[in-house]
Amino acid sequence: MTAHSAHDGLRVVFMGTSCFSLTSLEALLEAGISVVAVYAQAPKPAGRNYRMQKSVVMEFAEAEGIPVHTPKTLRSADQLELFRSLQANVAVVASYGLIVPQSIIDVPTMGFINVHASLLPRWRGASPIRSAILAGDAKTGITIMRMDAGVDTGDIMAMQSVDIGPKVNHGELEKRLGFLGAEMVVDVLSHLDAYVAQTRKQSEDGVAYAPKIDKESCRIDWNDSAENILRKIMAFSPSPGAWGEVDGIRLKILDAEVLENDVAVKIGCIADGPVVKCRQKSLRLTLVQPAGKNIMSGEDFLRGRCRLLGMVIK
RNA sequence: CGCGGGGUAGAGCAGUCCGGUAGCUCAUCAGGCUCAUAACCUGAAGGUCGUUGGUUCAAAUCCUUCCCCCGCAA
Repeated sequence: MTAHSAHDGLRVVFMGTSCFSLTSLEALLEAGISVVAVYAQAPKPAGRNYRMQKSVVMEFAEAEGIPVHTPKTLRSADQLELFRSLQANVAVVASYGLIVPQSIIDVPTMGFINVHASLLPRWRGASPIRSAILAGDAKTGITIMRMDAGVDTGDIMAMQSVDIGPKVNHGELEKRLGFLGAEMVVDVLSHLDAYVAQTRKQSEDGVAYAPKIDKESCRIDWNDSAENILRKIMAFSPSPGAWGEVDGIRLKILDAEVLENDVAVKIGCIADGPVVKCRQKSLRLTLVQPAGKNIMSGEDFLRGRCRLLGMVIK
């Protein structure tokens, strides 16, 4: 590290909450960039017994001794005042989860920079990675943009794509994109003037919004092709997990493989393997988790539960 | 005090209600069969039944203490 890096003099405020954002925060610190404050979503009661849980970003920032702010909203005069007092000249946002009002965006001289996990304008919104997998996209990537008041509508500073492998799950892809985003955001901050100069507007074509996911959208409809179901499994693996219900128990399916040769049973019916018949082709369940149990292989799952053979997953 | 499931051999489970020899399916090892095999046959090894205390002639099982894992919900 040279004594006078290109990012000398930057005072960065970081805003993020998830593991995806944490990777970027870590990279900023590692690059010697001065992060003067961190914003993360407020701890909320979560998990068993409703214990208050801090986000990973908050935990990390506290451990690093960086001041952490966890407002429930940024739309207040107090928050604007607080943000001004930080005297940041640039802010980095990565899957923060709160809307940043224009009044705050206007504060830093170099503006707000957002790390988004898709090839914008495709998959603006909250779950870009899942959406890309669900749609069967061949590739996705990271876009670094100048944030504006819209949802992921800002001008693009940098973009890099990665291939979505034939069988990559959300967890793996998120991790990969997290590293790429971290690398890119460090590079952008290190050569800010150059990136600002090449900023361009988003295309009007190919706009797509990533829908919010809920429990029911994670449920598997076996009356679909094996390929589509597999995408769904991958998009929700390892968390929250695509699921079905057999014999009164909830079963998450975390990994599977398409079998070309059809098994001659009803749709949704479990055959040895375990193999489940879909509308087209079949799926062999390779990694599952019954409610209340640990994650196990499909074979293990069936081992002590032979009675499930021939039953239908709903 | 949010609701609920679970901890029994390396793995997945049954047995618990109603106390009485520790079981099943796999994996492992040995032998056999086979041109051959992840197939088949025979046999073996492998458990302080999560922990503490109690009840009992006798506890995986009933009562009790604590620990750990997980699903839902948020």
